[in-house]
Amino acid sequence: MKYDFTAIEKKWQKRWMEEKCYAAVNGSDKPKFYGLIEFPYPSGQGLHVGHPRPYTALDIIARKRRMQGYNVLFPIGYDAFGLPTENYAIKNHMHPRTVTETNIKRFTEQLQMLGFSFDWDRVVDTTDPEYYKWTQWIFLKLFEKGLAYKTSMPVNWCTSCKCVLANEEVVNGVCERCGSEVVRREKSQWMLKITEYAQRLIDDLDEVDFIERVKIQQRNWIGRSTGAEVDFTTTTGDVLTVFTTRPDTLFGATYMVMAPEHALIEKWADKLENLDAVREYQAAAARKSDFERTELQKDKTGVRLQGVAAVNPVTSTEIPIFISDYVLASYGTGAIMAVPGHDTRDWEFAKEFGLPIIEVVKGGDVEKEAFTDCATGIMTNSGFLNGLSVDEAKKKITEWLTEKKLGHEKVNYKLRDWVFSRQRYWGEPIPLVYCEKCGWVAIPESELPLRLPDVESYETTDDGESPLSKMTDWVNTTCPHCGGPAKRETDTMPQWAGSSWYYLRYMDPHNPDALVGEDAIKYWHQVDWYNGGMEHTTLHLLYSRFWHKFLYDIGVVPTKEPYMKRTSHGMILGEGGEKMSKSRGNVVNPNDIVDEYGADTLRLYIMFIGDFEKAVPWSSTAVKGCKRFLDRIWNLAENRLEGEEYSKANESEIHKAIKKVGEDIENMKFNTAIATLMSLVNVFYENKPSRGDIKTFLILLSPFAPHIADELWEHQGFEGMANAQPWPAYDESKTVDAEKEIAVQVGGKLKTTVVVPVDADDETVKSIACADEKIRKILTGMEIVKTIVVKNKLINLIIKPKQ
RNA sequence: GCCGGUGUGAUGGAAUUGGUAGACGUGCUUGACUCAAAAUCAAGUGCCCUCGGGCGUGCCGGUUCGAGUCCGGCCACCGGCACCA
Repeated sequence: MKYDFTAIEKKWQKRWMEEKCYAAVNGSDKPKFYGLIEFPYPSGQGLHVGHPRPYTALDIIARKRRMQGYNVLFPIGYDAFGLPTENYAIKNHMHPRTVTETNIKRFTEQLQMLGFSFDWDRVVDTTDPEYYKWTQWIFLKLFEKGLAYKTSMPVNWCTSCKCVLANEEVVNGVCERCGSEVVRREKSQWMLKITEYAQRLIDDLDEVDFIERVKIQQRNWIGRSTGAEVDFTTTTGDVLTVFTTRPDTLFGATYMVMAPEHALIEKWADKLENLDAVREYQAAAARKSDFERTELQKDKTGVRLQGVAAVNPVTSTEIPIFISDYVLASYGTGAIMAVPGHDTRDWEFAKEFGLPIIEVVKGGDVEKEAFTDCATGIMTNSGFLNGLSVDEAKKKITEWLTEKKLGHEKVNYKLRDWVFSRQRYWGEPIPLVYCEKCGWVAIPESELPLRLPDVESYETTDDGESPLSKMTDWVNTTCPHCGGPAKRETDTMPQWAGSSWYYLRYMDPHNPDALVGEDAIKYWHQVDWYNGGMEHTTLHLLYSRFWHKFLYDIGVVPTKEPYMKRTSHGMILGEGGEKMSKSRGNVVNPNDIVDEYGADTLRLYIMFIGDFEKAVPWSSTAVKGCKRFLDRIWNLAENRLEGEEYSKANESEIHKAIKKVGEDIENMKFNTAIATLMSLVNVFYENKPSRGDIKTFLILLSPFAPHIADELWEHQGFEGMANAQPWPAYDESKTVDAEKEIAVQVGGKLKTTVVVPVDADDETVKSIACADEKIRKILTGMEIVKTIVVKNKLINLIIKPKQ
């Protein structure tokens, strides 16, 4: 009989679905395992081969856990709000809801075709009002606790999407999504105070098992630095506060720089002798897009504030103040003390403007370049700090500043608050109203979900307001607080909102009374293993950790962290090693592979293709190898075999394989796990397997290629299904052979190999090695000075000529 | 510039963490089957060789009985951050 993968795969997918083989049970007595993959954005292009890589990986792990006796939650859903859907809907005059439904249907078919063991009764869709009801609920709680606030600020404005972007969404000064120019624009926005959680987001990384590069990237993004705030008095009598990580260099501060947007400049306007030049510089800086700002990094520009100066608190010297756009308004205090001797940027600026450079840390040549090494330098020209190391000086000066009330220790973060409004239609409505009398007021919880109204046009208005703003009968409402006239917020939430808590909804997806029921959260706690892309490390992963911590604070969840373990997969590249993209025309559609070879082959190949963590190019010829492997299995097991025990000839190889495949799955070394299975099949071609051999083999194969495993299981007449069998145990003693082939080296160079009994003692190994003819020849006229034996591996003989 | 990572046959990649480099797959060569091709099965496949061996994991050096693996110094490529004081 032919291996008719199309029929077989359909048959088993249907049976798994009917018999609910992969349903998770809330409150089961079994130990629980919650495995999670990042739910997809159901785009119009459908699935491409990149999607199933992480899905298959966690599917293998979930299947193995079930076989190990766990109650497994392995869910799937759709992160369906977002711009591409909305843009497509506008272009084709459709409702985004319709587009979303079509796309979800297509994605579902494609996912089911690949045989993933998702629990299809727990599907969530972020655009479902029953879902976003709880997204809105969380927002109201954030608002209630003062963590959501509205502020007017310069924001990143995408000129093409006509939309505000979070800092995380701006890449190299252009829009992450469409690549268009991003400019600064003053807008009133809802913000979430993620910065209030900055320290906890760093500290709690120590409690979770995330791969190191994820932890490092998150720490870098949050960007904690310790230093001091120092107050400088100015000739106007104002205090100009700066943040510095190098308070030790205070004696070397020869000028100051403020961001062009700094508030004190307005206050000083009538004192500035060169106000026109200052205004002109401010205007030029404001006009620059982020892109231009980064482009013009090299040349330092600025304007000196004539008529105002500052006083260095330790030297009492009067020093000039400049404005320059190399100082950012958004970090620290928006002003710095400039120490050109020991900061590269200050040094460049000082050279440009002919400002004095004083050496306060010995060890470099400050005339040639700034000396920034903190480890070796010794303080000089610094009064009471002279002779101290940089670290000692930092400590001493900070104490001194604190005592004199001129400053204090200070920690700063690069992380900024999360811009949470979008002027678009296809997102969760923000459930607030604005009342002239009461200000911003939350709508009552009983009115949730606040549904998206149908509008005629989804396009952003020309002044950058949300399409919802045109819906006057929706916008005009009454204030829940005073009953007077009020207007609804017309901005919607960003795409990241729905994905910030979806893992909780999976635990209890149909609960109408809570985002997750108490029993459900008590049982599932948190995600045990979460796999996702590195591109989400500073966006989704950080945002959802923040929301989870907030939910922990208000008593909704019992754990501080949402995810115990985080791993990451590499991308699948096009055949030429380039990123797969529609424009390059190198996108591989999984449907084509499934049609030609079947889902089991695709699953195997995607896992066999290379190191799971690294990017790998697709190969359309190498897929065949995995199909051949399945064909060879089919040939072996199609007909009923004999013998329930392991066959003598294969027993040891089977025990080794059970061990290796099990360990490899845990370490996500799927490629070598599959190689082990392939080797075992090669062994079966040498020594015909018994029915018992095949039984274990099919169980091991089942997580990787579940359809063919269940089919052949049935052919052999075994009870039940392969996917529901207990994971086989191995006998350690049977994974070692009675004899070992070991290397024989002379002087560290491999000369030959000999076979010795396993665990043979050094003397035995030596005598066997020396008895080898080749070695005997080499040893003629030589004496052995030293012998190194590594058990079961090698023997190394160090020799010299006989005297 | 800073922070991560990678570099192994024609090719995708293995190598129990210092112990026989190249598992497994693709490709290629040869043979069997076939009228023939495909498919399948079997054998071979790092490079050089005077058949004793010699050389090989980006480059140069070091530690070691022994280095793809550890240390020092370079080079190339990929990812992230980027005037963060």
